[in-house]
Amino acid sequence: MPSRTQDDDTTIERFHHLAIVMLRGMRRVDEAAGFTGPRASALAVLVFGGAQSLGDLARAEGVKPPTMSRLVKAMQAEGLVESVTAEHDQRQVRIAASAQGRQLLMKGRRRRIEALAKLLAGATPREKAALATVVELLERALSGKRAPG
Amino acid sequence: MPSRTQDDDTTIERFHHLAIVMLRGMRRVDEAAGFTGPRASALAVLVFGGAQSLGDLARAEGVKPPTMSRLVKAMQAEGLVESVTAEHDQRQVRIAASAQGRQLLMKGRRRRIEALAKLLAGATPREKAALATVVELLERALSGKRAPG
DNA sequence: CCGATTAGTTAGCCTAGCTAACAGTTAGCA
DNA sequence: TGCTAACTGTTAGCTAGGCTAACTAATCGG
Repeated sequence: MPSRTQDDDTTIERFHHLAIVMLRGMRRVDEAAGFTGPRASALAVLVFGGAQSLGDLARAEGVKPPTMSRLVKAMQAEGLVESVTAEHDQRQVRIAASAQGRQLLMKGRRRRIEALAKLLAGATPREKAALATVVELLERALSGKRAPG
Repeated sequence: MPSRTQDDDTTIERFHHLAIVMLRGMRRVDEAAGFTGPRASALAVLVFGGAQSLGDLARAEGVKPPTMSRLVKAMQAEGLVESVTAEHDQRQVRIAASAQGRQLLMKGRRRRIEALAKLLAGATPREKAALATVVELLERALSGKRAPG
């Protein structure tokens, strides 16, 4: 990293802390909407990314298979996802969002967006643009390289 | 919210998802450095904000007193913080970072910054500026209003 | 056809949230 | 003065989500 300044470091550290605080708040919103963050997140992958195997889903979310296995099991018990063994490989479990799951995701999404939008209500157009830029930066950075560590 | 566009909503939702994924990665870094995210975060408050009561610390971190009580207890067992009852009010517990705690925090901080900086290595100057802007925006938004929900 | 690899699950552990119920301390007021 | 109310933390007990280790079942390659 050739040109990293002290300011960059400070920003990074503050960003990390802010992410923690923000997500703690979001967790409450998610729970009020009917489910938890990781489930919402996994469900979103299924809704927007289509049905996929448990392992792929785990990788997409950056967790280990046992963790995803439990998340899926819980969501399945609530009727949010459906899972069938893949026909071409009987080991794999193909997981898909159910209609109910889709519906709940959208509802939670609305609530989460409302909460975050309320939080960011005072943002100027310049700040909004900055947020969009950061989102693109992070997406680029996080795609592929699952864990930064 | 007068002028919120569809794009804003999409950005917000993506930002939420990215925050989750990023923090999962950071958690691994923190653990490798010797402690967990919430502990690092609370310790940072103590190091940079000075000694304070458990309740204040809990409020600063946006968690309930029992949660902070346990975090403090764990850090105390590891020698990272010291706690004494306040002289002016025997109910209160005054918590301060120990020298060892300060040291570990700085070490973890360095590692976390390294990891995030590596993740953001491809950022352009414009993107770095955007990140700084977003950090300021979030700090402004999150200060005071503990939980957005 | 049998061993090695791969996909998921189960068991068991940890951290971190929460609420409810409790103990101790302070403050206020009759 | 003394009693009650309010406040500060802690303990107990629950849930969720993360992990590793160890297992089962299926596929693949010699």
